[in-house]
Amino acid sequence: MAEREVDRSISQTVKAQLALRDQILSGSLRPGERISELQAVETTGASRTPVRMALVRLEEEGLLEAIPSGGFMVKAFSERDISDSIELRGTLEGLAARFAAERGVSARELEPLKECLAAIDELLRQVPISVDAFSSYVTLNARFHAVLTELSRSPPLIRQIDRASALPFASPSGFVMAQSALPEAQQILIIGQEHHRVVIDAIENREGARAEAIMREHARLAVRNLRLALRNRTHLDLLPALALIKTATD
Amino acid sequence: MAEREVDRSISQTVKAQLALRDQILSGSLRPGERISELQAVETTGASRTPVRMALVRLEEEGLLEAIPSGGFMVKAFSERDISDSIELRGTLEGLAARFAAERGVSARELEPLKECLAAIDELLRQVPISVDAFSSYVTLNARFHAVLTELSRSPPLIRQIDRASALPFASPSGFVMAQSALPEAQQILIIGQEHHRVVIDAIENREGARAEAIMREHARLAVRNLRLALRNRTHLDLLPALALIKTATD
DNA sequence: CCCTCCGCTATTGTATACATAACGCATACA
DNA sequence: TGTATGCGTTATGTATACAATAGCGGAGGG
Repeated sequence: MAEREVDRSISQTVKAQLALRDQILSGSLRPGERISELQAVETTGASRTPVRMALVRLEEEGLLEAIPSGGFMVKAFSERDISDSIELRGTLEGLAARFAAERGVSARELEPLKECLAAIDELLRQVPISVDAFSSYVTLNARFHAVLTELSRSPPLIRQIDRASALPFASPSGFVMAQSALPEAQQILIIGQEHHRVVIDAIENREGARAEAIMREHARLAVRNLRLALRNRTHLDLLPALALIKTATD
Repeated sequence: MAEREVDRSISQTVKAQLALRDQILSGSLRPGERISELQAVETTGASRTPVRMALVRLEEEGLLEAIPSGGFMVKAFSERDISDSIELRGTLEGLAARFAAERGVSARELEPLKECLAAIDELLRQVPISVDAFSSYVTLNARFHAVLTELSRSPPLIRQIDRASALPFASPSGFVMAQSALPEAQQILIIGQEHHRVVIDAIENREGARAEAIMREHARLAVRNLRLALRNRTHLDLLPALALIKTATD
């Protein structure tokens, strides 16, 4: 064991957690595979205590599963797990949108949302959309969803949505990327943008039910498109996290 | 430090987690209070490593909050946090009911649900309900909700509902007890039972939307009643977990 | 008398040593 | 030859020692 070089700029626990998550999401650790603490100690550079804390956090996050006899393994997901997770998040975001609408949101608070909307409109003007623009789209879309979630002003709900987004394929970025594998990707993006426009309008007019309904529809569409995308296995290597997690279960 | 008497029948981590949760829920540790690891080591009988693992798990569970400068404190909840948590769980259970209805559930799988229903009917025949019967009601009601959740057959959803129920006031038992503080408790229980009856019927007839709607209504009613119950502070000492968590925030 | 700075103490973060249980392999017996 | 048992190795669970930091109190200066 060479002298441990400690990076004191960041907690060892967080460092280990990030490193392990990266290994899982990048596929270095296959689903179903048992994670060896000792090996994790070597690859992350932290010692066993922080590594164990990171493992516990990743288990709570849903990326790992505790093995009854001890230790942890990388969790494996079925196709239905994935679509359920997306629908779940859509339901929660629907509730967030309803809360935002019912509780009232000032014009000023709605501003960031409208900025995202306008920026995405700008991007979609390109036909077909470039790779760079698509990448910007992914970022802006994630931001839109995050801001919308915050507008619910409900810490318990925000917390739960964050948890639901922890699984990479259930995060806004994740399923947008899945949809991009489809030939009609551009059309899908435009429809999604329409949903965004409606939800803002519904919140502005305090129509809680409408705001909720559109977010759920947004998610249901994503699930449908994901199903289609999973048929086109050829494009699936575009989606790092999704493809890796999924392929192991079948 | 006296010789540590180790109970080898259960993992030290689990033991510490149970002990700490009990301390939080019983009010030995007040909301907002910093939890001292050393003190936790003394009261739980485990050493620092398992205690720390337990603290991390309790944080993920939502009972604790990490302090930026290090350590953990007992989380404090506002009245709105509580009602949002209940509505959140109702929404998730609504989704579970819809999944159950849409995906089809055999008569045999519905049996345990109907048994709960019948048992509760039996209990409610008493007017007014006795303390013992009410206690049985709480158990049966919790079972009803648990079975219904399972019927969704969606691991990600079940997991999320479990997390949402981790907060004591958001668990089925928790809010039933809150409602019991109201004078019209008996009437409320009867209405709740009616909801249970409807959701079973909806699932049997594969009416997803109806199944979902009734569960959400069920939760909304609970929220309304909770609000009323919180006005009657006099009865609040009946609800250990709720009263303790709540009182600290105002 | 108040404010500031320095140092001490107490508590958390990290590392590692020790105990224990599980898994695998080999050998012996049926 | 197959199965069962026992031993050895390895990995996890637990305990504790060590390090570093944050908070607090006292003392000194303005």
